[in-house]
Amino acid sequence: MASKKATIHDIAKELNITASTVSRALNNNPRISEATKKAVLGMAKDLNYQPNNLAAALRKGKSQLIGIIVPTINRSFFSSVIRGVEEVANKLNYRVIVSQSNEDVDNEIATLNALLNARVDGVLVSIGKNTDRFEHYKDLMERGIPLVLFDRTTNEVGTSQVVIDDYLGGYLATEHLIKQGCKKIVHFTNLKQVNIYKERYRGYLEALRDNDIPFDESLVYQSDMQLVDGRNCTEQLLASHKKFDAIFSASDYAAVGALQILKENGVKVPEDVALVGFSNEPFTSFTDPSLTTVSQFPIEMGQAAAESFFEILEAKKKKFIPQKTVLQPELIIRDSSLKSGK
Amino acid sequence: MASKKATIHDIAKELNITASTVSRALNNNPRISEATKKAVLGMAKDLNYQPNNLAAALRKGKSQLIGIIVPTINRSFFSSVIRGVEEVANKLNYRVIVSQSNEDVDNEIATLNALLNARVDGVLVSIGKNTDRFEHYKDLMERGIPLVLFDRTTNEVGTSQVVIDDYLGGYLATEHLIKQGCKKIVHFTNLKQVNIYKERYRGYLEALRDNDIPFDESLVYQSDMQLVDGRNCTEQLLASHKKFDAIFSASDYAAVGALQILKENGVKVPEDVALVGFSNEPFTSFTDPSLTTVSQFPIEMGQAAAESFFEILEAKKKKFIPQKTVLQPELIIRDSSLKSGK
DNA sequence: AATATTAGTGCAATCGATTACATCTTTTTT
DNA sequence: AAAAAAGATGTAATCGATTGCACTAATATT
Repeated sequence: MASKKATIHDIAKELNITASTVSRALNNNPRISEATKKAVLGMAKDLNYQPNNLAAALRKGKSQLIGIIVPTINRSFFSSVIRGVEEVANKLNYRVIVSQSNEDVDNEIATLNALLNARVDGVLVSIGKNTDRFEHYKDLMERGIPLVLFDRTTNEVGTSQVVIDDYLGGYLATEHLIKQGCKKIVHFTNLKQVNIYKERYRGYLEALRDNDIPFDESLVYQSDMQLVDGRNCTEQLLASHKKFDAIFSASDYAAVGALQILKENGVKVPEDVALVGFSNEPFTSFTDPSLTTVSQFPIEMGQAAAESFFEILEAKKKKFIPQKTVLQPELIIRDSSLKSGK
Repeated sequence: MASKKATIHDIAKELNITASTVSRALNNNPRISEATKKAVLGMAKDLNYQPNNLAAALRKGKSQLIGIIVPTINRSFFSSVIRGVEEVANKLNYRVIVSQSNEDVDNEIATLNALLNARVDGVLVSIGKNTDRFEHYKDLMERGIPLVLFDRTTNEVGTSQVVIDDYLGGYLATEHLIKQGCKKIVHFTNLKQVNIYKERYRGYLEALRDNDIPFDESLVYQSDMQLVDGRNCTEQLLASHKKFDAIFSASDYAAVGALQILKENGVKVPEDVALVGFSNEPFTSFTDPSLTTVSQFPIEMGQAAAESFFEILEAKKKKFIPQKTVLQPELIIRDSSLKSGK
């Protein structure tokens, strides 16, 4: 039974036809008679034929593979995006190769090259936090390899992007806090290359302005936005003895860090300090109090990114104008910010 | 600049040598002179040569790709396993293709075939919860394609497996509850094909026996073990008016569901009912109270699975005896089970 | 009935890298 | 100095599927 893998040549030999006819039959080419197609399909099944995509890919110059680069895969947001990409890609008979950059530029470049050597038909990337060089992406563009940036994007590379309206997210979060009566709203952010935090910050500023709340720069804390950073910033904040009645953290992780320190210091959330995070990480509904946050619809983002990718792929021959897809975020109001509700 | 991609033939032409020499030089073949190697490497860089792995894969019959099938990628446990696999695989110059079965057998088979068509060199799989057919995996074995099962495994297929000692995990969790003084310990489980829950259940039973606590079958609840199932089971449990002082849920999700219902009904955790979950999902440290659970070391599991895979690959020529790697779980004690501590 | 179409297949080159075998130099051995 | 060995490179087939072009036979057109 376990003879070597069958090829189209084996099928051809059995049926006394040529491999080209078999190939056409398998691809449902209209120039092949129904009878032959039936025979080929039957024999393919009999011989347990499995097409060798490598060979086809080599010949056609298309591997049916998409590369994805994310900073880390085991973060709910990113793995959900990947899930979304996969759903769309698989339907179109594409497979997804996943790679992690670990927030390191050199790693990002190395991993990108590895994907290219594997001959992926294109790449979807969420840029590392510390990435400050973009030549490798510009190269891609020049070589005509489809590239879509999502979430952590940059405008330095003229390609399609999929983001949520981070500005709006920041605005909604801040506005919500203001409506809860907060006036001294601390903001945790990270104003590096990547756009997302800048945008959330912009939303924060705008909401303050629209509501005539004076902006106090000393209430803005910059960090790496991990849980530990949230802890550190909050400790500094408390130590500074500044007055504040809310924290809008542009990351859920930092928000949880803040929550921990606040609780440890007997500061009541939301009574003393209202708290809002960003991303709707799964754990945010399980904290005590549950964390108000902004949903980024990661699965939808993945789907949109994949669709964007296939648009580039299809438009390939003609000139293609990069699209920027902006998804609407949604404020998820939970207990950590509800001063009035309780 | 953006001429067509350079091949070894282009390099050969430039240097007035043949492609075979270039190929050997690039592969650091000892039969090629140092001078030629240097020249080839230099020209490769000049021409911005990127090897076409597809062509090499076709010729060598090895794609340097590993397929992974998980029920769903956006679950911390699975994405962390994938992370572990990737770390090991990338070091050995392999790439990882990720696919999801969505807990559906047919999907699992389809996705497996897709991976095989992409000519992966082997497959790592965590079996879907409802999978009750294993022919597709047996086929793989017969065809000599390396297969490693992890976490959700079965003994029906004679291949290498990587699991944690679920029995021990179940035992540790139950024993811990007993030490906290609990005597009527409810167990949430799912006794289907897949081994893991059976093993945890066995640990539960054994711990009871070793501590002379009578086993009460009516305290065992079976479900799909999602959050909602945990809620349902707990509601039933409360409605039944059975006496119980602890719940050991073989899933963190169901445990959180239980926690929610208990709190909603004014049952205090851990005072009235101690609670232990399983998996150490990230959210377990953020619940109120924080959830005692069992860590499965998913990244380590991924690394072990990858190593197991490469062992099979290397031993390919000789006969290979499937290995079962058993990782030790660790009980993470948090507040939800600490009656004494507080 | 002669010519033009159309349907259905075959031929052979091709994608890019690898590799068994052959060939040609040099160098070493005796 | 002739024979043997080692060193360096070339030749050509190969992996499996695809596809432009050619070809035959059957059908349609005038």
